[in-house]
Amino acid sequence: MSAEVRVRFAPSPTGQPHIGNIRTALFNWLFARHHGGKFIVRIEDTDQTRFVDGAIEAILDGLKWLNMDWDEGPEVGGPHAPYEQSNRLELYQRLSEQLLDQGNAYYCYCSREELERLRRSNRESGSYSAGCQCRRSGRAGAVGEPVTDDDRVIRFAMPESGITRVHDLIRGDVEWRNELQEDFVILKSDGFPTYHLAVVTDDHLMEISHVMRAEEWLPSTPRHLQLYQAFGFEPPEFAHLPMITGTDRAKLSKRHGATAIGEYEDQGFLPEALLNFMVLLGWSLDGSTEVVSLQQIIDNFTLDRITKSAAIFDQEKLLWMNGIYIRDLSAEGLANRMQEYIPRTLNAEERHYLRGIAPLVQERLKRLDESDDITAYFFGELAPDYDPAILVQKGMDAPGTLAALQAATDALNTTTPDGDFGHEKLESMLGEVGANLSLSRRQFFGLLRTAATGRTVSPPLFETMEVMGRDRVLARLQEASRKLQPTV
RNA sequence: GCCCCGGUCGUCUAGCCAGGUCAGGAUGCCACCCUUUCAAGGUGGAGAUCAGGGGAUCGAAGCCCCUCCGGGGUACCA
Repeated sequence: MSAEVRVRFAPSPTGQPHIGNIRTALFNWLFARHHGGKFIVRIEDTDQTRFVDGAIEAILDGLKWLNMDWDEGPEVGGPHAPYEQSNRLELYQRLSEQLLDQGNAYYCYCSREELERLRRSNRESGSYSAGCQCRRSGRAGAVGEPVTDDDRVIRFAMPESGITRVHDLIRGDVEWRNELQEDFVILKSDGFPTYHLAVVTDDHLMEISHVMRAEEWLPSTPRHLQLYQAFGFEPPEFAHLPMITGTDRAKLSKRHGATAIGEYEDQGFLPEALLNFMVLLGWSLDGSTEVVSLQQIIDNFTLDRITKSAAIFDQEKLLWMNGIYIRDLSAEGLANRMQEYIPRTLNAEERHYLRGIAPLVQERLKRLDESDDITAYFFGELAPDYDPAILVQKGMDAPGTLAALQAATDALNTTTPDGDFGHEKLESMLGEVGANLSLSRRQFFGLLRTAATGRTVSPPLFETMEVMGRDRVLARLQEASRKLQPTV
């Protein structure tokens, strides 16, 4: 094996990168980092009709978001530039000519109708006759003729017998009978190469040591191997990764809901959580450890621990893991991340306030996009409007609730001037008030919670009050009394 | 149709290559504990005759054969 490990992620800019694409990138990146090799990004934009504007940026953004840096490729350049196949056309055309000269390829003038008829009859007869008539017709291009022409393509002439075998690093030996392989197009009539020619050309030129790609590419491997042989290039190692599917076990596509990597960022998933979760789809450290640090992953990322079977992307488990990573953040770190999901701009004072709120909501957050809602009632002098009916606890009535509210307000006013408004003090003091009213903790604290936050669910009451501060809490208790007044 | 890959709790997986503990862990679900709500945490439970069937073996999830099911490919798409 050659000394340096060089792997690549070669996406087509045909849309938003989805989980499957990114997972493939991740495995390549991890493999490179594990071996101290190079990770290369190459843009496979050989289909002009499917090119989507902004797709390249979306792909690169996805890699950056997950902190996967590349050693060669767009933006960073490298010794094998350019890294966009559309800028390497002469290369493919020159190599096509070489194959033509060697007799390994030929011009094909068949129309789509002719080809369809040919394939249909092959299927019906059950036998396969390789290639179209062009292969034997002698209508080869004259020497010196341009390789591109509007109505002809160049096809690779597959051997008519023998076997092509690949030793896949994940699947073991896989072989195909050459006579069953079709003469595939290598250069389209518009002068662009097909995937097969381009990938072999560039993987060789860029000195790729291991081709790690999704399993859907396994059937085209014999074509690539034959190209390597025809060119006299030494083929790289191959490793076909298990696919990630939707819940129906079918290949990921638009109809599977949220699959684009950008959507996960929008929904408030932490990149480190998504990365940890994704690597577990097809790879495991030891079968029992689920939360694994990036360094641990890199240190232990070997091909022999990669699964063969496809995996369903389970959103529920991702959610769980995201919660783990959220709880692992420092208060400062969490506050900073939350801020990005709060639409309005916070001033310095509010940012400091949020820093205090963060620890309270930390273990209640599963996704960062809940940040705005879960902190909403902390801001503002008064709580967001709510139905006064929710102030009245089970087993209580409006007058009783009003009286309890008043007792709490009095206690807060008399016993906490501007000194201790800590949660422990609040708990002992208000606990006593509730007891004197012979209310259960559930009742008394429940109504105080609602009065203070406008909600029936919140972080622990006294810590919430402490963070909110005396003035805000008092204002809200008064507001609660006011709201309740008319109903009495 | 043809070619190729795969098949262990609902889901992600360990174990398979170098046969021999009640097939382990996690998630999700249920229950209980903790508890001022919601979470988080703790404990326990249900959940897989290892796709099915043969075979060699004292012994198979593991090795061999057949079948079934699922997926991928079968484009001048990648």
